[in-house]
Amino acid sequence: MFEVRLVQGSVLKKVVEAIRELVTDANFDCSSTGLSLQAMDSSHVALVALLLRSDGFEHFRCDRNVSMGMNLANVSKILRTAGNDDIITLKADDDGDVLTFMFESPNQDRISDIEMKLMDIKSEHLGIPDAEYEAVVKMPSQEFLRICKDLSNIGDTVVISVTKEGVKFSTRGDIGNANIVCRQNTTVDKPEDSTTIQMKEPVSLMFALRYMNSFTKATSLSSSVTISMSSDLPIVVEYKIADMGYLRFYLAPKIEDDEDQA
Amino acid sequence: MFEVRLVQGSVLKKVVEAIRELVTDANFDCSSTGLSLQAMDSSHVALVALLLRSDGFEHFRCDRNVSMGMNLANVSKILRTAGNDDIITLKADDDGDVLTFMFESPNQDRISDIEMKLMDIKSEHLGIPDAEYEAVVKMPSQEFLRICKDLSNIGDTVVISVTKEGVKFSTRGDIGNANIVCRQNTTVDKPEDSTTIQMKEPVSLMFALRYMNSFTKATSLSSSVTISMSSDLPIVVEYKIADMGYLRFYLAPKIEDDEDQA
DNA sequence: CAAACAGTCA
DNA sequence: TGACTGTTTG
Repeated sequence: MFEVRLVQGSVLKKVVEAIRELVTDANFDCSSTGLSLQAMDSSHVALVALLLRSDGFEHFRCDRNVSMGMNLANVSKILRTAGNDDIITLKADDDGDVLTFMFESPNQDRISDIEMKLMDIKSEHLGIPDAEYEAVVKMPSQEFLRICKDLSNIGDTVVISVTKEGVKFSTRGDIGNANIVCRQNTTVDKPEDSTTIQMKEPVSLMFALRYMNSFTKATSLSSSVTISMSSDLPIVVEYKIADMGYLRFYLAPKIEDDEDQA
Repeated sequence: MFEVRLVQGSVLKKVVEAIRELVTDANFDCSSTGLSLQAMDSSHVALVALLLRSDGFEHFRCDRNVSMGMNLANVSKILRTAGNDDIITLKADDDGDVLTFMFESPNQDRISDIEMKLMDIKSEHLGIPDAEYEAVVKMPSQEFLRICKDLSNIGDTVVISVTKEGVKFSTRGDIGNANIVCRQNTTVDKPEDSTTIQMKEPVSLMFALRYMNSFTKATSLSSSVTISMSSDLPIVVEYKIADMGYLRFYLAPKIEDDEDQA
């Protein structure tokens, strides 16, 4: 028996909208700890990791561990029929190959239930070591969104360089070259608007902007984003989900071309 | 001589926008009683019935009964040139094959008149008996719109079931099955937000969502919609037009497949 | 948070 | 040309 109840149903809607561009099918793994998902994007370049801890739900019952395979486009279609304020309940029998979504409007006037057939997806669960990163940048998620969007108008890749001065996002394209530098600033009124940098070692890595832009689909989940980098390790772009967990994206760096200075 | 003046011209704009998807050409029938229209949709499955009573107009003169055939796409084009607050006057000579639209902006700054050639359309006027329906549901038109839209993301048909518990909208599709239940609630502050059910007999009928979605184009005409059903009779979806009449849609039920319970 | 608008895509 | 999506406003 699996049954969980989430008063803030919009969280689930946002999570699915954030990862559906990257991942078409995925297993949602449920245990007494909570609900988690780990999946490679369709071209096996990026990795998505979601955790929603059981204590973030109003009700969480999961008698035994289950892995529920879903097509995210279908999940999205179903969740779009839920209001943003709806309470969402997910239910499945132990042997069930069906997941039931229940949506209750805030005033209980309208209750919908939608059954969705589950799929068998071979899971490729990778252990992700909890590395110590050489540089960790926390910045407003909106600002990161804006930077990735702006830079992708110029070029296809971004070099993220962290020094003690700040974090620099650079791209090169036919139009020209662009650099955006964000300095550390903790003096801002609201902590979520601050940019903080923890650095053991200067790091500079290059990534495909296409994936970065996909990651920023999660912007509405959190007002800040945390970017962790070490030489030769995948970057981690993390959006915390208040009181529940996180949505993390991993992406391997591109080898920097020894480009001639134009 | 035919000349009518409608201060709230937006009503006419909304009516035409609501039926143009369903009906391409139609006769507007004018008599001293008012202005009415009755037409089958192009695939002869649904029926549209409009009534605008003469007393809803500021001025209504219709010396003898006339039937004015119009292409609704053309009417729509003409009405789109009118402002939403414009006063609309329609004029035709008795022998005329021309209808004149006159639009006056609220402050009289701008007055346009557009002549449109009328067409000869063979009318197929069906008498619609004023049946007593086994179940009549009144609900917010926005909610009905939302339900039809949501369900059509899952399946092609909707089963509408009225019981004393409430009204249930169900569909089945490849993704899964969906049910939305609306309970009766008259306790809401605003009467237009209430859902009321009058039921002599439980009724359950199936309809094509494609037509339902067309009907909901009339949503802006009224804050509530009335759905009347009897076994084996066409459903009636009615949007009342304040102080003037109604726009009604009729649709025959589909024969429910004897589907095996999966 | 829902409705209206505008701009884009098919 | 119409439908849809995303944005903006109430």
